[in-house]
Amino acid sequence: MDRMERKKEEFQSDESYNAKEIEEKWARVWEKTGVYSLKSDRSKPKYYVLEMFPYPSGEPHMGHARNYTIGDVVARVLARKGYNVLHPIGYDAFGLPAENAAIKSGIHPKDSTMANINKMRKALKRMGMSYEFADEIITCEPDYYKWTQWFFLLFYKMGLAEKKRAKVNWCNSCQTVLANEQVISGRCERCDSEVTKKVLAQWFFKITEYAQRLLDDMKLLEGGWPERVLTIQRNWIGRSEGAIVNFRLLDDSKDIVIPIFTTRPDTLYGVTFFIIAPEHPLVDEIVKDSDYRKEVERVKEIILKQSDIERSSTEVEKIGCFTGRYVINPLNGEKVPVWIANYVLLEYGTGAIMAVPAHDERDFEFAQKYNIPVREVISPDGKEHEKLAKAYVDEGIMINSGIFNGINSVEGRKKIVSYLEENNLGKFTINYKLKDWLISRQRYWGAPIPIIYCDNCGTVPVPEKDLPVLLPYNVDFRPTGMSPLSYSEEFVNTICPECGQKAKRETDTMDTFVCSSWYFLRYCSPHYEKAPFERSEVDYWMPVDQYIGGIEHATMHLIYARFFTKVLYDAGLVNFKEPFIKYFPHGVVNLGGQKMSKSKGNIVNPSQIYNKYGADTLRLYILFIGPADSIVDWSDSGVEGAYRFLGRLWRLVVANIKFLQKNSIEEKCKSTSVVLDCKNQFMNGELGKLEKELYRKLHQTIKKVTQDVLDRFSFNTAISAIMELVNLMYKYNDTVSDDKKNVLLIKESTEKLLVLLSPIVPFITEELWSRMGKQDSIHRVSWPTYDEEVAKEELVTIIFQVNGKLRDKKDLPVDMPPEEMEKEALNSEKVRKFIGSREIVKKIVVPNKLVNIVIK
RNA sequence: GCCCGAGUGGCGGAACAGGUAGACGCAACGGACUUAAAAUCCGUUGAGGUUUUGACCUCGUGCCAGUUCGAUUCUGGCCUCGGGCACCA
Repeated sequence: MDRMERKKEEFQSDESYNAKEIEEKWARVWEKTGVYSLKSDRSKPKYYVLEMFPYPSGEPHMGHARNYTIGDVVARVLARKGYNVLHPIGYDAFGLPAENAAIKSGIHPKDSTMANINKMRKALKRMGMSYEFADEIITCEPDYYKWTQWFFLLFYKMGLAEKKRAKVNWCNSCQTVLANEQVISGRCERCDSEVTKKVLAQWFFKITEYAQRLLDDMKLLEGGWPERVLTIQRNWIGRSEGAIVNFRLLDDSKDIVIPIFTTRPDTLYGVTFFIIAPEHPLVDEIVKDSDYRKEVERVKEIILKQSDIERSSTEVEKIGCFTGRYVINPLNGEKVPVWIANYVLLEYGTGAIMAVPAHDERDFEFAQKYNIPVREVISPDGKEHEKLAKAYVDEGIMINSGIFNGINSVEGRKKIVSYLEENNLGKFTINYKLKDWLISRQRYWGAPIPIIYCDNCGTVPVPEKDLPVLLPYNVDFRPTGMSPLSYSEEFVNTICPECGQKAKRETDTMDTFVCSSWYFLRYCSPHYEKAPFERSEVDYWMPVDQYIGGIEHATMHLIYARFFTKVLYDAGLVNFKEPFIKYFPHGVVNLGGQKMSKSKGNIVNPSQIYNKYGADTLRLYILFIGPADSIVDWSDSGVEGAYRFLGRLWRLVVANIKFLQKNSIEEKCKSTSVVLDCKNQFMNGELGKLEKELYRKLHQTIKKVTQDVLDRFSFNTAISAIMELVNLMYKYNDTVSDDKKNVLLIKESTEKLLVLLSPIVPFITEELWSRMGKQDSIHRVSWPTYDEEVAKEELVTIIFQVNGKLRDKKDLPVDMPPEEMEKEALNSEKVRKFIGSREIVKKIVVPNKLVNIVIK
């Protein structure tokens, strides 16, 4: 063949890998044949694979691509392994970005959201994601948020939803309140601007009532959830054990008791002063008619001017002042001066503390500044120390503690609590840092809270039959700090369902995290009209077997969804306590060491990659880039590498197809009498050295890929194993001439290679599969199995060490008896050289691994 | 400050029960093909040294110790980075 002809052939379209063409083609075919769905039938075991659903912001970003590719591969492999797989998709469609964009652009949030959902869906299909597209859910549709509202009413009935006045987080940029979970180190989770405090009446879900169960049920998640995520949640819930101790105010006329919370009741004898939070309601009472009033008010004013962030920072100087009053230490009857100070917060514990400067760093610092006495009551060695240079916060032996002297502080803690309880002076208490979940939002684009306020009847829940409370379309939703719905006459004005009089609707909408706290249940019966979900479907599919999504939701969505599930369990609506059995947090994709962000202009969109190289390259690269749970940096040359591999795969398979066409198995079969099967050939020793190596590699690869994907979520190593197989197949093709090639081996290895790759790169494998003459989709072929006998090496490289250092190695039969291994090692010239004339002290033989000769 | 997690070539990473450190890929270099380039294929690639050119030796997984015949892996201490909590009593 001359050069021109060869060139011509290379340029023929069916010869070279054209990602765009084949991907568009197969997307069309799959749409028609329903290959996207992984549901099969209920005779098979079920498996529910779920990725956190997206907020429809337009086209998916790289984080989405990573999240969904991981989920897609897992879901596809499980389906091929014979599971009935639920792998749904939907859109978390309420939320601020659409509303903010609307304020700028004038496009209604509903319209932009729906347009974005269409973009998103198109992109997901373009990337080859195997979702139940017919069962999508969209949280901003009335047939979904009707049930979000239904759940609100359920919580209300159960006494778990309440409106209360509280000091709440206020984001001035978003013009709404925020839940505690949505404030990240003093800043708004969404817009990053500083969060201030306001006292407002707001709706809360009482998640605090579930604090202990959220902790206890973590034992159901151990093994399925990464420990670090559970640790984050534990920290967030912030359980601490201690005691409430009642201090009586020294007062002739009134009997005022101020309780405090402490985790160190064993230090009660060390109390030398007492602090109440400056905004504590008792402060005014205490200083009334007192000479100290003016000074206390002055200091209080200074403290209240400090922002919450300032005040809760350890950097800020501690300030406070004496109130002129005293409390009585219930244990020893001592008179203790009462102070106010900026480091005592009203929100935590009881808003007042007993101060023990000898054993608390903060109290120590304060005492030093204001010359308050320090009394040591816990000593590391049981002796009293002249002057403490700093607070001793560890355990020790109790001193200066009356009848408790000489007792270990851990023991003393229990004894003092018992004493307090017996004498009605206090009690054992558990405190949590977790706060109730604030779900009201003063914004338009959310599910309206289904509550009516009536002058006669008070707060009245909207009757179930009147749901959904529809979100009106025509509303002026410019943020004013008031809910936009309050300006909508048609929305606000209603009739009280109880007395029929004119009444007004609640105008706040719900936090979108409420919508996402139950969506995984809706997926089980997305079109059900009688209830949020059909019980039998939820019983069948739930809980989610594998959940995948970003760890940034550890203290938000993931804790809310767990809470919701427990409430539904208590209501008898579900029979499981935890929604997600296993959770895998994928890492983020950075660019240039920084988070991709529009403002920084360092963004690579999935569409750029699939438009240039194809979706298969995108998927392959995003899995190969590094361990799925680690933060990775985007690399353009890495993408090139992935693309190159697909080209290499393409050429290999196309060449093998050609070869197989020329050398049909039927032809070969005529020449032998035995049934031809590669495994038989292998077992019968009919394969040549390289053939045997290739066949073994094939089985080893099946084993490794299966385990890496399903047991370890280790996609990068699974792919590298497949690359090794491809390299070996190339080597075989290059080394062995066509007339000597094993037809069966080529056929089997090519087919299985494609099947192994098909969940990762669904398009190219489908195309090559069809080119092999297959009628059915590769995505319906069952997952290959491996044979341990074949996968097992017959030779292993045994390491010969002298004094732990590698000196020689030799390929020896697997499972060689230790004595023989030892003999082999001692026969090695190199080993003998290193031993020389020295005495052998010890010989260590590890079967199938090594021999180590220890010499003096 | 407290609690987690991680530190391995020029780079991303592998080594999944304490046993060959650097799989696979990127980048770089050399070669083949080509008039040339691209693409492709093959090879080399941790550092240092010895060298009869076949190979051989020493060091090397953040740092310092320890346990062990043997440590990237286990233990203790330290350093750096990332994350969580944080005047939380």
